[in-house]
Amino acid sequence: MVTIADVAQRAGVSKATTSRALSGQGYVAQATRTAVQRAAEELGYIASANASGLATGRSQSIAVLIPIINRWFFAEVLQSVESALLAASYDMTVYNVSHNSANRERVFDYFLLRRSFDAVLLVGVDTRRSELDAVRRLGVPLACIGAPLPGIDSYVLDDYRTARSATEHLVTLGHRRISFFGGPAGHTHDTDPESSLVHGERFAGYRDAMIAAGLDEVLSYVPAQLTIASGLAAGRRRLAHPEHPLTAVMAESDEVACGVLLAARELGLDVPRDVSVIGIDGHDHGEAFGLTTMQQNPQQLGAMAVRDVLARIAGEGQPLAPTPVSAEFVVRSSTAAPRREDSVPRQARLTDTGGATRR
Amino acid sequence: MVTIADVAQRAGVSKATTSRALSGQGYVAQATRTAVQRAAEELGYIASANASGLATGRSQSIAVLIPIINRWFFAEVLQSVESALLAASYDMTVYNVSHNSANRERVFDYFLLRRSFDAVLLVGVDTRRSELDAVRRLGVPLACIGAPLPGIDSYVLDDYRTARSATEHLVTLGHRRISFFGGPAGHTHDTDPESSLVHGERFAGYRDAMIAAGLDEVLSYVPAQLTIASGLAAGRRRLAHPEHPLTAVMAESDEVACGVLLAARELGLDVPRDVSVIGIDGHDHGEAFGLTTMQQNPQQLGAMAVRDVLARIAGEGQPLAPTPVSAEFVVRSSTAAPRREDSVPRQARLTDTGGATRR
DNA sequence: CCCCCCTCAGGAACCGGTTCCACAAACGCT
DNA sequence: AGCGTTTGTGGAACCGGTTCCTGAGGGGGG
Repeated sequence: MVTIADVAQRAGVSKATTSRALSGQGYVAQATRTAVQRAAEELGYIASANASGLATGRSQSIAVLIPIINRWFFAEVLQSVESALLAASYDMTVYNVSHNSANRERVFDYFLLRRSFDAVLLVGVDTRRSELDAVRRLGVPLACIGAPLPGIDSYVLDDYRTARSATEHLVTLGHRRISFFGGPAGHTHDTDPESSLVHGERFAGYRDAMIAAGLDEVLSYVPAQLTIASGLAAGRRRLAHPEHPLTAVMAESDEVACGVLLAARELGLDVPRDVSVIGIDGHDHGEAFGLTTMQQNPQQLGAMAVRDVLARIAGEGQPLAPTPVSAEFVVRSSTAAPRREDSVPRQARLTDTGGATRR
Repeated sequence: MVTIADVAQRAGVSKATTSRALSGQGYVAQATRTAVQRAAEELGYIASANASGLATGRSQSIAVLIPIINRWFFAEVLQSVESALLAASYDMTVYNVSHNSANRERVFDYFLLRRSFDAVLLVGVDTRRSELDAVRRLGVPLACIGAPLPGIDSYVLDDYRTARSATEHLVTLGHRRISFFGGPAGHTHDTDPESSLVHGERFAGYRDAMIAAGLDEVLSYVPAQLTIASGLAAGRRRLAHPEHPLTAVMAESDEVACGVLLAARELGLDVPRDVSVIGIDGHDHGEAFGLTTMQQNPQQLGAMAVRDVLARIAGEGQPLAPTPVSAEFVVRSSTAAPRREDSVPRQARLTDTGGATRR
């Protein structure tokens, strides 16, 4: 391995000058600098990150904490973060801190400490108070992606508005019996008040849109994990129910929505004539399924978060609180107006009092 | 930050002894060792990876090269690799070396060199000769996952056998007009003879099974990228073709297979009565789609590869060449015997000569 | 009883960079 | 010409560990 001493010798200068010449810090005569650079080039010199990190305290690498890798949103974020970091000559070290991962604890009290990361990115975190404190104590720039955390720059979709818009789309088409398929069952840390709010926000958006449309009587919620399989299972159960038919499904994620679409086809229901389905995310599969959705851009979130922490590492104070980004409405073939007879409100059937009373 | 000198002082011994006591190397009296450990514990001491790496040359971190993150197989591998590494106190640094990534070149001639990785994992590589040489020159243990590379321990599915078995399943059910949906179009490095062979292997397995069954006359190949969207598009084109109907599709991947299933439903074809579909992979979505498939286990591959390189880092010479693992046959509802009239060989219709001549 | 070997511990060198500080030369100004 | 400032360079300390080497003490064997 060629060291800085080799370069120094070849260029006929000292280690100190060599270091300055290559890093661009301090006074170095132009001629000397060129000579050093040429020597380094010829020897194929590459500064050891270990040595340089030890001396400066900056490691040129950042840690990414992520609860799961094999899921659309997270993989997209990871991809864009990696790309943005490499472009700035930073390494990306990934820690999977899933809810039940065996190594989770050690990430916070060992791995993050032994290597001095220049920043930490929290992707879709589901962090306990103590863990969050441990990360804060590192004293390096932090940013989170996908789920907001108090006091930390958060790059997130505006889940509430997005879910509300999606629901309003269905309402506008004339739907009344719209059900929400999704979390939060089993998705949050029971013990942690600060855990991810995504599920709650999306449901809240749905709920408020329904209430605003005077449909609070028909608010309904079908539990589903955020996977196709779970969406399918939920769809089978709910769509087959002859007593309380739905005309539309507001799915918490595109994966759930795709599952519901599969269930509908299985049951011989025509989409969108018998049932409309809208999702949230902009998952790759959406197009193949003809799914109408609110499309977010995880890659953009990742890139923005990286830009943020990099700027703060460089010392450019950036106190601005990032604002939630909004999703893009993508209309495909899974939503349409309900069949004629279904667009008439059916509260009479569903309640004893009759009429559209608001509570 | 608390250093080893702090611990030494508190325990009343020298840095040297402290280091030995904590690392377990060399002679240390039991009493001293306990005292040092207690001091370290009380101070919350964690050795700096930078300093330790600089001194020993071992960095306790390994690099993972992967062409894409957001795809089932790769994400699964990444997840298992991360988990196995953390269990052994190694960090995982991820480099995305996709075909057209802007940073690809710098990964091989800069990033891999500046940090001294203890091993490199190549996942589904698509490596040029020069790049491979660069990796080899690192002089650290290597392993590849998902696609074999000459002279490197490879943890891969036996693609040929798997595809052949899948095809044989269809043949056994009585299918004759079976088409292969998949690569390699646009998937290999045109300039590189050593690039990934996955696509070719799977096609070869299909081809040989067909030939062995005397069906070489009806060999056919429908190009598709390995995505649902591409499988859907290919399915639409091919399944709608009234002149040359298929009774079965052998898809190169589950994602393609799922796309084909969507196409079939769109076209009003009954699966499996009108057309059977089999995939390869064991993708999460397979279950929701009722897809019959050859299920491989990427997590297992990742774990095995990590065990391999870790053992070699530890100096346990392990010259054994890993053997390709085989997939598990999972029967679901997308395959069945063809309709009666279709199970009769139709070579007469497809060739001028009539009869089942073998070329 | 003497000698050798094994155990234990510390000083110091070392890993490969960065940076502080001292010093010299060149430059600009009055 | 004299002096302060800017520019350029090198020696040496330092970052925080690990390891070599030396030496002291203790135990066992001849």
